[in-house]
Amino acid sequence: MPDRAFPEGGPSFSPLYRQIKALITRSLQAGEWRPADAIPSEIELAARFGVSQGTVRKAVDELASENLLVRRQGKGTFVATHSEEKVQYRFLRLTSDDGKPLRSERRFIDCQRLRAPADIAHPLMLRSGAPVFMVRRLLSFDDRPVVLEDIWLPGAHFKGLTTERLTDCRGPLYAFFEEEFGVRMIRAEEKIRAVAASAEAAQWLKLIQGAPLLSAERLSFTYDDKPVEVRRGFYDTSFHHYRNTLN
Amino acid sequence: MPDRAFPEGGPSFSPLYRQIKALITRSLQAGEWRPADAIPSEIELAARFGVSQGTVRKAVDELASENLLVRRQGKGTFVATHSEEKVQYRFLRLTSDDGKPLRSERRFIDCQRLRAPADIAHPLMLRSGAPVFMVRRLLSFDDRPVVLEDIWLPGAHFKGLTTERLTDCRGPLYAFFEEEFGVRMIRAEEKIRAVAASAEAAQWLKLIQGAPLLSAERLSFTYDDKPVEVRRGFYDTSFHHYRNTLN
DNA sequence: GAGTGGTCTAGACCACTGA
DNA sequence: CAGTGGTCTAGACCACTCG
Repeated sequence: MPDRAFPEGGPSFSPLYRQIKALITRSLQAGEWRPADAIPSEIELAARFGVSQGTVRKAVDELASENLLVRRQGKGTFVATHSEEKVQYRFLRLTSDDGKPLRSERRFIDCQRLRAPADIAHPLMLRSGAPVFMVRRLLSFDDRPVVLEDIWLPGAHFKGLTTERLTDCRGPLYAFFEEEFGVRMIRAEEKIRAVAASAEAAQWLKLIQGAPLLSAERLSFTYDDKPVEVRRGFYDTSFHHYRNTLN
Repeated sequence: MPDRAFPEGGPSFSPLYRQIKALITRSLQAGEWRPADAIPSEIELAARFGVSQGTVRKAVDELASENLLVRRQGKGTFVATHSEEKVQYRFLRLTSDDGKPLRSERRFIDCQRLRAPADIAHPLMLRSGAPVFMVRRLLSFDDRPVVLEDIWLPGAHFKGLTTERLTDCRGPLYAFFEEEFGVRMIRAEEKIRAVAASAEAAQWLKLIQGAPLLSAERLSFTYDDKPVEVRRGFYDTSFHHYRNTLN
């Protein structure tokens, strides 16, 4: 049975279900259950942790609402995965103006191993000059180039990444990262701006230089809010828009 | 005790707590409890609806997570209001690049009663030509004009709206709408693009024509997902950005 | 101390899945 | 049919607020 003690400076009270939640998260992080696997049933977990089913339930509820677990009535609770998502692009909020589904195509332009410039190293919590991978790719929707993005990944977690392996990858990129490198993206933060297209961006997106582009700078996190990806994307919003819901 | 029957085509099963939730929502909508008021305690609600406290709790939990109610331990559960929010702009996701708080100032440029053009009437579910109010305003942060927006409101719900009344209003605009017109904004959807500044927008925002601007088209909803506001904003993102969190 | 929301339990039963 | 998650109950106790 977990202890209710808390460290100096922490919250004044940590309910049991949060401690259970932390234990389950630790098992997820440690890979005790693989992506897409079923985790033990609520009754089993309750026995294992020495608490009631209701307490386990509340812990699992929160993890499910954070998209770390997926509940399926009658079947069990499963470790979430990027592989079997309905949407190809989990974090890309771009939609066609006419609402039709996007027939998408992607092309990897480049993949290099280099030393992190300061403005990449800093958000990734690396030292300047640390090894990183830089992937550049172009997404086209209905044969129109729409998204040009640079993806920066810490070298330590993505050893052996090459353009070839990226090109061979079929499903979502995040599923590839999850399977090949054991890095699971949980959540992300974006900063969005309007900018004028550089000569290079204009060329790839088949626009004139200076055309307005949406700039999205994304920082993605894995367990423990550890940053593991920086993305800098330019979106041509002539026929598409970035959608958002405010609550 | 509510009935579990469900209408043709609805979900195959409607749990009790969702029916309770619907009943509470109806009372909120009907104004049985005013904004910022405390609603009855969980025990009272349980007695009133003839269910257990746990069932009421689950209903209230969902309403709190949708920002319709606010729970305060030891005090009670309160009807959410736009008046006492920490943030001045509930739905404006604009942040200064340096992260410092924004000293903001707003100026109402115009307020007219006119007939809705088709592209405004349609999202508001009005007929083309229906009376609407159009409010134009300019927001400045640290003495720099950053946001120019047109706000469109259905005439039927905002009778008597004038520039004067808007200028006199101190707190958030949505608090003003809530208090003066009984229209409470619950959630919103936005479509975001990069566009080139028009001559008019450039003038207000002190930019050159053609400068890249973020365009945000917002549709806000009140109870029952009824649309009651269209906003078209242009944001100068030279020193600010639109932030978003992806889950 | 009384009243509120917050946690935890134990047990019953329901809805759904798949063998 | 057994096993899973989902709902609902009744009751106990805890944490917090305020008079």
